Order: sequence, then C-alpha cells, then structure tokens
Amino acid sequence: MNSNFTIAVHSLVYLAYLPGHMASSEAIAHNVATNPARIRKVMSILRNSGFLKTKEGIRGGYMLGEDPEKITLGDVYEAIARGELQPNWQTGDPEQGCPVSSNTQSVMDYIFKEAEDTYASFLYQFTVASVLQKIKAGV
Amino acid sequence: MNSNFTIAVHSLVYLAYLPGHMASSEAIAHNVATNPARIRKVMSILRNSGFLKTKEGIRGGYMLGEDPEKITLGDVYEAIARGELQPNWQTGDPEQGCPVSSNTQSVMDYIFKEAEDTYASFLYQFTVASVLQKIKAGV
DNA sequence: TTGAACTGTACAAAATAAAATTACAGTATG
DNA sequence: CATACTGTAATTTTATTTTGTACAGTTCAA
Repeated sequence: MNSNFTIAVHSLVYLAYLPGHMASSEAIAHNVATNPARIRKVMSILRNSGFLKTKEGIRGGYMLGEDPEKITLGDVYEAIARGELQPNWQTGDPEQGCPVSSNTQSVMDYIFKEAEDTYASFLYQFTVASVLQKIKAGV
Repeated sequence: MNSNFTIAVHSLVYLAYLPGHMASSEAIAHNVATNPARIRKVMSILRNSGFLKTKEGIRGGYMLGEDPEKITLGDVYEAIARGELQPNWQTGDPEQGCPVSSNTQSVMDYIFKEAEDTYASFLYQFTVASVLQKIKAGV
C-alpha cells in the first residue's frame, strides 16, 4: 500500500483541528511533511467523495465538508486505498496443466479480497473526530 | 506487502498436493513461476516456523512437516508477512509544535497494528488443505 | 482589468522497494 | 569423489512510490 490513506487521514484531522478555516495545500503539506502537489492530488479524491469542500483562487483551499464525527476511516479507506493491500505480483502460470499452478492465483484473489473487506470493516469504528481526540490525548 | 505470503501459501499447497514427495526448489519455482533462490529464501522461513522439513544434498528438497489441515493461513501470515501491511512512510514531523503534526504518526501506528490483527485473525479460518480443496474445485 | 494567491492536473525525475539473477560454500548420496 | 541438492549473500534489474516542476484555470481585490 502506498501512504495516500495516511495522508488523507492526517489531512482530514488537520482540517478538523482548525474548524471553519480554509487551509491551503501548502499549509497542509507542511503539517504532513510532504509537498503541496501530493496533498492536492489526495484532496481531489476526498473532494470527489464529498468529505471536503475546496475553493480555487485567492484565499482558496480546503475545509471539511462534513461533521468530523460522520467521516469514518472505513469511508476514507474505501475512497482512497481499496485494492492496494493485495500485491500485484501474480503467482503460477495459467497455461500449466497442474491446477495448483493455474488456479492458486484466483483462490488467493478471493482470500485477499475477503481479508481486505474485514480490514476495511474494522476501520469503520474510527472517525476523524476520534482520531483527533486520540492525538490530543497524546496516545 | 511484498508477495512472500502468496509464494509461501502456493508452495505449501503444492507440497500438500504431492504428499510424501520431496520437491526441489526448482520444481516449486517452476510451479509458482519464480526463481529457485527466492523459493529457498521463503522455505527457510517456513522451515524455521516448523511448517516443513527440508533436506540438503542429492535427492533433497522440501516436504510438509505438518498435516495440511493444521497449517492455517493466519500462521503463515504471522511467520512471513507480519508488519508489512503498514506503509513505511512517516507522516508529520515530531519536531513541530502542532500536535496533529507530531502525534498523528503514533495514532496511525496503533490503528494499522489493530487493523492488521483483524486481517491476520481473518486468515486463521483458511488452511493449506482448504485452499487446496478450493483450487481443485476450480473456484 | 490586472496581478497575486490559490487549485487541478500532468509529466518527469529521484528515491526506494521488490524481484530476479548469479555465485558459491556446505551437505547428502551413490 | 562427482553429482544434485539447500542455504545464503551480493548484485543487478525492474517496478513502485515519492518528490519536484510546470502551467492552465479560478477567484478576489485593488
């Protein structure tokens, strides 16, 4: 998995930390410790999923579009990282006669998909608000 | 995650498919579609975890060390892939005064660890035997 | 109505991680 | 003692991730 999910959560928490405030990609990038272009790419996806409002032009930037208690990490995961837990590498060879060589990949696909479902489900218990609370508590 | 877990499962299933037979790293590599050195590296870990027996020298190779119904994918995951679901990239900057910048990483570490626990737990329901069965059934 | 401060997006470059390859010492067998 | 194997390390190649650069489009305010 790449770290877009981490960046998305961090950015949303940062916006929840500054309610009613428009934050620029540069300010968020500084807080997250990455570059503004990457933040803007991640934020584009989050905007398309309705988690935030963006504004172009001078005094533009990003703001939460929903109550931080309504945004779960499961939602964020689904929007930005679904499918990235499974490695791309393919095992076996579909042309071989041996069923172990030709069919293991499809069984692994099934197992990875189900496992990722439980992973995503687990994340529904956390919200942007609850993560911010943990951060403030210094856990 | 790299694909060592996939390779481990595939190799164990292949051995279960040929009970009582010593398979060489070359034979397994051919079935899995990778190179023998990589198979030997993965098999070393599986041997250390007690899943299989290895024999060096002529007519040597690999054999299951346990009943394939006893080896769960959860066990295999723990042995070979624990910790690889979380990205290495670190968010924020511990030196910044803002708690969101300095503490988000540790909260994410906690969430990733718990989420991986549920991922691994899920895998305990599958065994090498049950995977082989699915493969034979052509799912 | 113009220029300054932004986003949105694409593309290229650099850094990192994963996979394949090569090599060779060690071990068992016949 | 030659052959067929494992065990392991080092190197090269390839793929992925991250960063950096560029620029068109948008908004605001003087």
